[in-house]
Amino acid sequence: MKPIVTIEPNWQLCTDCAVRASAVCSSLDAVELREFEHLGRRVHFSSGETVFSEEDITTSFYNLLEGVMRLYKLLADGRRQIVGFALPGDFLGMNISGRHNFSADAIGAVTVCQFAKAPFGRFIEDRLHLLRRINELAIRELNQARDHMVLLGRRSADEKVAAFLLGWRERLVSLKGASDTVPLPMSRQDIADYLGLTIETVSRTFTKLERHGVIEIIHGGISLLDPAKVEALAAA
Amino acid sequence: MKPIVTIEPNWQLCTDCAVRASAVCSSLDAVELREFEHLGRRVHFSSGETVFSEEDITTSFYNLLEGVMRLYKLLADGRRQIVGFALPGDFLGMNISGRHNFSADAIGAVTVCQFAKAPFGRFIEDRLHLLRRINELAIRELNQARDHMVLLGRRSADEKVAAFLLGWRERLVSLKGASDTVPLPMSRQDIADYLGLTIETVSRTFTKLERHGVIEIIHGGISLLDPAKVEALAAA
DNA sequence: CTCCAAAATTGATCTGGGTCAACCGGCCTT
DNA sequence: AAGGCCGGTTGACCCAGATCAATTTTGGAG
Repeated sequence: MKPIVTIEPNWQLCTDCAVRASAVCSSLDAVELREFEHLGRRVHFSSGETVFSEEDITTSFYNLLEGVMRLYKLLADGRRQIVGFALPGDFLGMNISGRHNFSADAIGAVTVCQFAKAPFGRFIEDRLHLLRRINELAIRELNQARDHMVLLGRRSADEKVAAFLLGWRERLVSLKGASDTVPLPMSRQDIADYLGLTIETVSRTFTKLERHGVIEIIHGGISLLDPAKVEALAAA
Repeated sequence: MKPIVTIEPNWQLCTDCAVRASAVCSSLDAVELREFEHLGRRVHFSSGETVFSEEDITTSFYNLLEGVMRLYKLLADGRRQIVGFALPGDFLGMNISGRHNFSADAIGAVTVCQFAKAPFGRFIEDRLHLLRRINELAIRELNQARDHMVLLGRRSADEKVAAFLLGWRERLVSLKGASDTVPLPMSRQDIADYLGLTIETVSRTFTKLERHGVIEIIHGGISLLDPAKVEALAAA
């Protein structure tokens, strides 16, 4: 009996790509896109799988197409700091040392557009606009990183959680449109490791916010009942 | 009577520049350097002066030539997070929003090479190698930022201080050569705001390290008596 | 030199968030 | 439907580091 298998072509049209407008490739014209199409290869990862690990030699770059990823660094004794969550359109893997400087896991099912390092490097070589785009993304990330330093170093647990909810919602808004229902695909532990807190503190803060009628904890996320109040708590 | 004034020319030869090899300009050839020379202008700042402030519209980029700067962000209530210290060779001011995303003060006397935004942007426009160099610097900074997130979110006070001393020494090594005497031009408050601690905790940790014979607190810095012990404390 | 202000140190006490531990509930497997 | 597991919540207690409060030291300015 013939097995039932879904055949995924090695590549698909960039023109149909969901992240076409936001990702690195937004800087490419129609002609370049045709060539670029053959460079990338769609790859799926299931929940919890590691896409690449810190200190691994970089063999590929990744353009996240679908799903969410956690980007993190581990200390020798197992302490973990999540340095960011990746969403569709995010470009991962750039570094100068030739090794990844953080690890990346799939949170839920994930699809990436994977580029082998060498051909991608060759393609980029003389394309000023693509390099500019990558530079722009790097600078944007640098800003986010600095904002997150402020959060980690100088904000209270309440402020951290409130700022996280708003920031996460904001990113989803620009992806799927505005909503006061905020899906949280990541675990409480992930949130804790992102905010420099413990899982218990995150949980307690959530319930505190719920008791105060500011949010409602729903299955797989939260609902922002009083966004203004959350903003006040985040105290910019 | 003729006043005694030191006349500083608007520009000096890049070829003589102290940071020629390490800074952005390391990517330029001899011909480009001649043109580049006329773009930058040496400017001096004295201790404590602010070179640019967060949210200011970006009118210039800066290449730090001499001295040390603190780069920081403030919360509305005055809490401060220092996101980094700049040393000679560091390039400051890149952003995509058109506004600076952190403030920068001189720690002690500082000399910068200042570039007006527009002409610099024009110069960079079609110079792939310069853009690549800037990109490289951005990615390097991004790594540092992520490392610092781990420190802020997941390390104890002792680890933070030990890691800071080692990291700072490391940067000075690549600038002035190896030494176990580590000058600390920044105040205790600066160190505290960099590490997400209070001034008292930094001070106490220093004295604790000194009591244990690991460092010696000297005028304007510390001396690493037992670098191996400090590395053990920093616990990578 | 003396005086003053700012920076740093030190001590005493407090507390936000961590730690430890019990428990709950959804969901998968048998 | 029973059992078990895993993620999340809740409670009791603790402690690293913050806060509050004096000193002490340092560095100019006169």
